[in-house]
Amino acid sequence: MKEISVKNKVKLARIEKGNLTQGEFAKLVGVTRQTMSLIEAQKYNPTIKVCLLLSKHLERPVDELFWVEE
Amino acid sequence: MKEISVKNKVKLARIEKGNLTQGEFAKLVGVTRQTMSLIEAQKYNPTIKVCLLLSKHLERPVDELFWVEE
DNA sequence: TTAAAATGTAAATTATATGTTACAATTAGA
DNA sequence: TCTAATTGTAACATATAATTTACATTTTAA
Repeated sequence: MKEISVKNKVKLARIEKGNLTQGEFAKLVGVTRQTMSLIEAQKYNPTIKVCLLLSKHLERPVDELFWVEE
Repeated sequence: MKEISVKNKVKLARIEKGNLTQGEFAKLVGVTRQTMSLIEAQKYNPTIKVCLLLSKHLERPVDELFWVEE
């Protein structure tokens, strides 16, 4: 796999979107709090399935939440 | 993980975009031909990293290439 | 100030994305 | 029609996403 860095603004978007806690939001999306924590800390390269669920609940397109670091 | 089905139009987009072969396109993106084949056959749930690379080379947003099946 | 809630993270495990090698089936071009 | 290129896919190996359990640290609210 190509060595690129993917960034995201999931944490910011979660706060902006009704100030849900990580745990509440994780439950809503259908992943564990730990998975959400690692995604927000940008230590995971999540699957498109999770990203589409995040996108849906945050009401923001995937391309706005995730991008390739230059 | 939530039991949802993710669909994509990667194969169509690849053909439209200059009619590259699967192998040529896979090399461009930086994955193997087999991985590309499985993604196009919708048998994989690829990572956001691969999706962003696909999006870049196909010049179409991730949200246009991938969606959740209703 | 202090206790409860929220968050970060680590270790062990499970599930699965991706790679490698290989071959069969399909498609396209001569 | 024949052959080469393209594609589908299977088996096995590896890397890592995601879960589970658990605990320490930080933040929030009384």
